[in-house]
Amino acid sequence: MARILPLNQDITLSVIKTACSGCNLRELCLPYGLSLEELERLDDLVSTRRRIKRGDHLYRVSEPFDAIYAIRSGFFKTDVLLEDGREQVTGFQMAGELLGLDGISTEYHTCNAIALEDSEVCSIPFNRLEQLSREIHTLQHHFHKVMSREIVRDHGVMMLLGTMRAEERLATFLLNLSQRFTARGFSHAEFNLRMTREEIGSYLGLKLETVSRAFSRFHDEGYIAVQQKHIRILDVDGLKAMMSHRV
Amino acid sequence: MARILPLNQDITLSVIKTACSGCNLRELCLPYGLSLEELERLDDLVSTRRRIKRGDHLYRVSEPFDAIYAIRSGFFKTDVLLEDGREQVTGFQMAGELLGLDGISTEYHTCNAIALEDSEVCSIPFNRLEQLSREIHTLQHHFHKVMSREIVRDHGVMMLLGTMRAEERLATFLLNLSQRFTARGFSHAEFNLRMTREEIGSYLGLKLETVSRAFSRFHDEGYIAVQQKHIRILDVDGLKAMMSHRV
DNA sequence: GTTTCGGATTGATCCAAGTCAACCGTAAAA
DNA sequence: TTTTACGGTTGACTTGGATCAATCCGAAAC
Repeated sequence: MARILPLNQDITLSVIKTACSGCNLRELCLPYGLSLEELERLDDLVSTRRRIKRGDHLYRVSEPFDAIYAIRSGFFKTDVLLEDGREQVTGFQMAGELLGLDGISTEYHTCNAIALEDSEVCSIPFNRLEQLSREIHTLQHHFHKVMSREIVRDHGVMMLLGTMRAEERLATFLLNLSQRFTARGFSHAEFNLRMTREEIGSYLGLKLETVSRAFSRFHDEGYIAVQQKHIRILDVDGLKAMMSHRV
Repeated sequence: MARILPLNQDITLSVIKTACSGCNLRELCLPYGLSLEELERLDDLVSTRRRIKRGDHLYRVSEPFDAIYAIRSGFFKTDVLLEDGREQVTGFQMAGELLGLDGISTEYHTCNAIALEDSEVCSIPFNRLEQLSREIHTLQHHFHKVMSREIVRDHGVMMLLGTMRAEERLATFLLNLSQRFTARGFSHAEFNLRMTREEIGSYLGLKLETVSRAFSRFHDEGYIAVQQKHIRILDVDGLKAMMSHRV
């Protein structure tokens, strides 16, 4: 996937495709709402791409922060660690989503970002993003919305961790994944989990055995078909009922 | 609290005092790091003050968003509600902290902000803040840091809710409060809680009885003196040990 | 084709926190 | 001053999820 210099119209097109203006994720990602002219100015900034192999870190706690990352393809988890080794997965991120916002605050990263499959990200140097968003109002506003959306998402996770029972948590998680896959043009009903039961458990504040039992329960109830990491949702309403069924 | 036109030097001073440039919280709040000239431009924007009585809402879920709020004095909680009435307190906010960042994402508020004591906030119209931060780099960058800090704080809460035992949660909570009171020039060792045991419990993902028992335990161990809402921290190291003592 | 190994499942048991209930203390209302 | 009411404490008991442990399964390595 080496970058090819534009020699003729067709090849030019293929190069444009690797920039924001040609990226099919642009409506989910940072460029949302930008005009063509503005999009081209963003292209200049988002020039470097980085491949991350499954299991590798995109960044680690306490590394200096200087860029945020837009996921071009692949799947990530972010986590924070306690001194005694306890891990909390703070999120799973997929194509079009931004990583690294945690680093703005202290100029050091405060969580780890780890690829759960071979992935590709676009680096966005943060000082240049701030500069451009001083010039492009739409970009500025959209960036603020993205950060705010992350805060709102976090509130949802707090609600989940603070008040929901195990099966409600898992149902909420599955429906959220389904909805995000749908937004990316994939089946809402059938997908492969990229994370282990342990990672799901860490995210949901449960042990892996509890996650596994909840999967089995949903399977037995006929809400989903589970085969290891492959999930088929058979009864969305059943799951939705689980999501809110107190006791 | 009608605004008084400056007629002489003394009155001018008193007006300045009600603006950011004269506010003694400015180093904790939005104006952090601004030059005097920049500060004055921010003053124009942060002109309206609002008093909120104990128990009243500053804003509610689904109200249209158009401003963020800086707490001038007082104490707030923010919460989110599930359809069946379950409440999750997502944070407690004190002087110098910002409220309303959740609303940027959808242009509607997604949580409730409720005063836990008679309070006063400064309204900051958000479109004007964006405008000014396009002109003042320092303001833009600081605002981004504040949003990012909120995301990092949320990660800490997820860690607390996802991995810590009851007493670790309460110790973490008390030390966090203590640290924030210290930053505001109050005693680190002695303070009044503004929230009930139930609200603490909701924030920490515990029932009020469990919170009460944990307080009693800390009391019995000699870490703190508790008398209803009045707390005296007697042994910071003891509490810190609780914070990380697995089982 | 067989082995290996990490992840997933399932069962048996335990325990931290929830639930239910009684009672206490303090501050506001009468 | 007494009453009321709400928040807080404490005790007895229950329970959902953790823990411990034994397999199981499937993909990758041999």
